[in-house]
Amino acid sequence: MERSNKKPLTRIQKHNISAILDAALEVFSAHGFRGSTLDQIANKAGLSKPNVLYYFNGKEAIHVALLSDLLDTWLDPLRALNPNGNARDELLAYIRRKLELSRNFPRESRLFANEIVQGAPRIENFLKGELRILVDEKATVISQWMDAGQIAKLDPYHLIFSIWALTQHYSDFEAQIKLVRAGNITDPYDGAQSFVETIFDKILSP
Amino acid sequence: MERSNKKPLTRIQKHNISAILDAALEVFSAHGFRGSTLDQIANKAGLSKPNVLYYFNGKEAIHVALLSDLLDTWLDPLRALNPNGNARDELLAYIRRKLELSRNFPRESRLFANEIVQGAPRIENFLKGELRILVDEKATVISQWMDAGQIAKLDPYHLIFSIWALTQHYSDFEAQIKLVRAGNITDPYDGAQSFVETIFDKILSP
DNA sequence: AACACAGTTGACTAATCAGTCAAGATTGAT
DNA sequence: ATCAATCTTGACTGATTAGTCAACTGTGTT
Repeated sequence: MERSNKKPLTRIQKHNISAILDAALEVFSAHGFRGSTLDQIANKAGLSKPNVLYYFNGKEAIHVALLSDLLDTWLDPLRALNPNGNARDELLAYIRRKLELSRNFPRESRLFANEIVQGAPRIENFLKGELRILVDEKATVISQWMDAGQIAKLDPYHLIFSIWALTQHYSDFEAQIKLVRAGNITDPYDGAQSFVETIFDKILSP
Repeated sequence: MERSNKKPLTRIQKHNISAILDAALEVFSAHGFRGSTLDQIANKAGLSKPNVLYYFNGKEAIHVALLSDLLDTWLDPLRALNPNGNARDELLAYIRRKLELSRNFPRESRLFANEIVQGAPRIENFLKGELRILVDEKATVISQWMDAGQIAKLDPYHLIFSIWALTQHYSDFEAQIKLVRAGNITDPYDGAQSFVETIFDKILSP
């Protein structure tokens, strides 16, 4: 059936749609799009496969729904960077928000990572549209902070990329970190926040 | 047929095996294991599918061959870290070698990234065996350098992870970087080396 | 209670894909 | 030139999987 064009959602619709999306996030983020099957998703959601297809027009449609939800919130931390605030405080707050996002939404982060590693076939428009515009805008802000001597002079784009790299690494490469540190009982995020903040504090010092 | 147990390889074998591995690297790194088909690989290698299966015992065997080749060279840069050298020089040289590896072998890097993002199902033993031992050993070396006051005191494991994160980001998330910077004619690696070296120089300063 | 509509599913279909096989083509050592 | 080993492939098979469909059940409104 066509979803998301008429208005009122029944109790059952709300429940099942969110069960499907949650199951799909679990499955897609762990196995990638092609590595996931509708049966896996249906199973995890506690529904039959035809019933899943009653709520979504196909496998692709579920994937698209997940990505749109995700991209919508993905920009928020960067968007919140305030040009009128203190440079170092703003950047450190951004880093903290980004790391929180990775810690609290690792499945979303890996869904995104899967897309990008495989060439971003489904989110090209987002990357070269919305994201690009926002990054250009914030890179300009960062440049002005650098010119004003508030923080060290660096390439603002590479600075943003380095924040992405470091924060997402903890969720996207969680398997590696966990296995390399096996035995040491530590959670991958243990020490991550203070480490990341410490090094960016050093990086940004003029 | 059984490969790699008898000795002499014919001219044709050498040629076709390397054509298959090269094609498979291209395909697997772009679409992941389940997202790739033998037909794609055969096509790209310029061979028929049964002919590909004449040289390798199956899709999985090709993938395993690629990963073993890769893991073998993946450790080299870290292995080369010399405990008797100067701390900062050694670490900066390691960072340079790792970035070179990402720049020169982006497909291998993405093959590895695909594995890790999806939970490292096929290389678990490598990660918690060889890699873990090497990382523990080098973390100890780095700790000693820190204790001796040669470089800033930081968590040596997080330091190593941060080097991996920053260097691999340029190959693994190349699609994102390229699309975000579209228009600016720059190669993703432009400025990456000097940026990464600059920030680690700051990070390591006592 | 009755009825319209929302929700559900077993049993299918068609497509895709890994892997097989037997028969044929090519190669190189003598 | 011969021939045995190597190499190659068209035409299959069987498994998996996205998606369909017609018939069934549950729900809530009057």
